[in-house]
Amino acid sequence: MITKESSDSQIVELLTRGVEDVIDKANLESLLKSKNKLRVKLGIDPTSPNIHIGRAVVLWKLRAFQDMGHKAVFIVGDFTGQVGDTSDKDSERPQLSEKQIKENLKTYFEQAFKILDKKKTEVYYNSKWLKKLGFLEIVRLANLFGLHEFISREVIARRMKEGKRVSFLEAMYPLMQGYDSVAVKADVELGGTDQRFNLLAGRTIQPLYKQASQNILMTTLMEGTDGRKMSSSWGNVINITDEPNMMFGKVMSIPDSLIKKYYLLATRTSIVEIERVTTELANPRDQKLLLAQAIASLYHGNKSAMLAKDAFVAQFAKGQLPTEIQEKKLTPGKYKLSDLLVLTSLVTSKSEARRLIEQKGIKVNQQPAVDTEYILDGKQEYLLQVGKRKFVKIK
RNA sequence: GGGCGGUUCGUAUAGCGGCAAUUACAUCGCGCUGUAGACGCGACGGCCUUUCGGCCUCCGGGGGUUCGAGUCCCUCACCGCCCA
Repeated sequence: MITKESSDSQIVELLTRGVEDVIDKANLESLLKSKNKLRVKLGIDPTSPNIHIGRAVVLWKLRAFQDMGHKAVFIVGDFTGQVGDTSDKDSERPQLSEKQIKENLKTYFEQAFKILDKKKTEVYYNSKWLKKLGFLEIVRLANLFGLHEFISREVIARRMKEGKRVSFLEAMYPLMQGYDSVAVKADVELGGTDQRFNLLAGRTIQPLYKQASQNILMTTLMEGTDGRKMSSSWGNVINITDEPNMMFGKVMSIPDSLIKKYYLLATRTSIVEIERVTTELANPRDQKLLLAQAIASLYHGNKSAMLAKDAFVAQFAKGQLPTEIQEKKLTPGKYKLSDLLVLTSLVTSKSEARRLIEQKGIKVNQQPAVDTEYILDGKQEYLLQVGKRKFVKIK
């Protein structure tokens, strides 16, 4: 959907929904109203092969710019990724090898273009220009920044206080990101709030190259399913490539307090509709069912989202068996229950199997198993179940 | 280059020489329910037909002292801080 002229209300939503801060707001607003086609930059470092819905917030924002007729400029930080950014980390980031970066990128585009309009996106690799920068040029850039600004950044200050190492290299990261803005002549740059410092660097550097300072739009950081910061290393992420059922279940597990935030940041549901759902439905669970469906349909389509919802309700609300259960074939013979559980990789060790049996966590044909030494012959079918979520059918 | 400190479960931590090793978070199971949420309880190295038991492996690597070593000594590796 492209409109030649963006309506005022569209602009308002663009500048506020899921947005934490805009610099310089007045300037950006008048640019948006002027019908100029803006170059909107988004840089990503290929540090992980998966895009989660938190990372997707900024991609959807870029998509919104595209839908209003602006140009998306997507920068792959193949160079900066090798260096490692520390904006949102408590420690230095591992520097990625070229090989890892290539590996990560393979699936990255496929995922990003589930969100972005490919035809209206320019893609660049920042090694193209950063690799060639000479020392003199770097010195000119470095001269624009004071070290005190860098060390007073919250994360950096904390690490220094805690006695952790802060490398010289890290201080140079903003220079690189800022130079990217020059290279692509960015009018606007998008990023998370954790990127504030790096985003501002572009504004500082561009005038040196006779360019107007870019505007900055910072999107809100999204909490993970457990309410903490969404981070792959904490396992609280919802990846956009997650299977519909998985995606649905993960959304259902978020704290009630995050429902509205998820709705605003992770769906394209209209604000009016969100308002309606969150006020009219009294039970947060029902709100979440709709939310989960909205998110799943964004990446898997309406039909899959519906099916995921039905499966979820059947399995968890009504306690029915899942429709699809993994099957394993065994050679006929006698098996001890604990051995069988290990054999089917439902558990990783016999000790674990024994513990689970003691805690009534194992069911055979829907009946709790009581005895570790329970013997099954491999002749008939059995349904093994661990907890509420792991099933295997033995044939 | 000099001085000091660190390296223990996925992460962060505790550990006067008797330890399969503390606590928190995460994880897993059970109960309850409104869901895989919240709350409560429990488990969280492996193997064993003696299971309020037995055996094996484990605290950065190597060596030593000792009946006995995360715990003491030496050494190597890595990391950090301060001084230059």
